[in-house]
Amino acid sequence: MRATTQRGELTRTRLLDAALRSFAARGFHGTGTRDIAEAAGLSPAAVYVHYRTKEELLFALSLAGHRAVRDLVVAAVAGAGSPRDQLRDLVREFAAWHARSHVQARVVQYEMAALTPEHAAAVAEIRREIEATARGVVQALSVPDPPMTALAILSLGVDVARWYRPDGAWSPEEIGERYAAIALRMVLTSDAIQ
Amino acid sequence: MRATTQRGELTRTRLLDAALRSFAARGFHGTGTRDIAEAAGLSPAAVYVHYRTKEELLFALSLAGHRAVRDLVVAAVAGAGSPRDQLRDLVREFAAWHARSHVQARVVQYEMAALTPEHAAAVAEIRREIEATARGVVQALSVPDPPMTALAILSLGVDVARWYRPDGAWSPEEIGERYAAIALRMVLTSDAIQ
DNA sequence: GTCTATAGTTCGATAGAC
DNA sequence: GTCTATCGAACTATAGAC
Repeated sequence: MRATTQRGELTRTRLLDAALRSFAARGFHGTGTRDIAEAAGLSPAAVYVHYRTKEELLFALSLAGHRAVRDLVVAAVAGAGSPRDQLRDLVREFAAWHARSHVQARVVQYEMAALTPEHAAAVAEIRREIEATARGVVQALSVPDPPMTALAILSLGVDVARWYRPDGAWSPEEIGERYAAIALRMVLTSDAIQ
Repeated sequence: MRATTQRGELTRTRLLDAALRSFAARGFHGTGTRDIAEAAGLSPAAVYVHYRTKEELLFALSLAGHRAVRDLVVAAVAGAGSPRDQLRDLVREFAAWHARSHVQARVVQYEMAALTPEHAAAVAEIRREIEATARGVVQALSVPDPPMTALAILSLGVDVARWYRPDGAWSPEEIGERYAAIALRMVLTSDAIQ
């Protein structure tokens, strides 16, 4: 790898980081290309050497974020034995990620509408993988309404991205642990309840 | 009430409705004042006879929406007897509202960052009332971590505004019923579980 | 690959006629 | 209270020098 390539990659990384923080703080439409360029320490024009449009920056961030969540969820389920353990680990990792990576998570969960139809379709495909994985785990447990229960369990984690603050009372790991316990209660079968 | 006042109010209502749908679909920053004017059947200039800024339109919508949710939540708790019944009715009404009024709910839950600091503070006050009401109900039940459980229970309802589609499999009322049942499981005390 | 400068468009909001 | 016309600023993206 040549030095120029390394420098180019570093600039791209700085741009992605600047765009991520801007989009998370003010939304895609609330962010100007000047904001991104300034946060990356570049002129407005230099942005377009690395990305053809502002939306392409959003797509790169959204795609990488969705893949990270998908990989996390798939690994959690693959690494656990019983469906109960799979659910516990899935919720723990999913919720903790939305806290730990709340800046990334806000872009992933709340800026999809700003993508072009083609790019939106690409991330929607990954979202279906995540949802299918969650549904598969819930379906292996005997709950009354698996699809809605799976949806509710993912909702818990997704909404962490909205309310989480780094200076709050709970660490990402604590949130993961507590949410895993809450999710396990949600799937208790009625014959386990007196 | 004079006829001119009635006409003026009707125009204001049309403007609010147009702004609500626009903000919900494309976000505050993704919506132009021309979009709102066109949807209301007015010229761009006519908007400013009724509202001084675009943000004032958002504030009117956010304030009315937050008050509606607050009233709904307070009424649900006041109308039920035991803490369990209070929780059931609160979750049922809260979740069903976020489905039935999903257009309003998206503006309420996801456009707060576009408000001026003063206006954001005004709606934050109402949000604290909602959260305090939920915490009060959960605290009357013996759960390990009332604050986080209350937060998780509200999260379920809030996230409905993100995923709900009118052509989906469940009606708002079905979502309310099922989510109430899920929330009741979340607050089961361990001595009720074998 | 970065810069300055700017094209071309759209933005929020206003002026002034009716 | 609504309109047409428009101001001045901000926007995304590009041109061209280095």
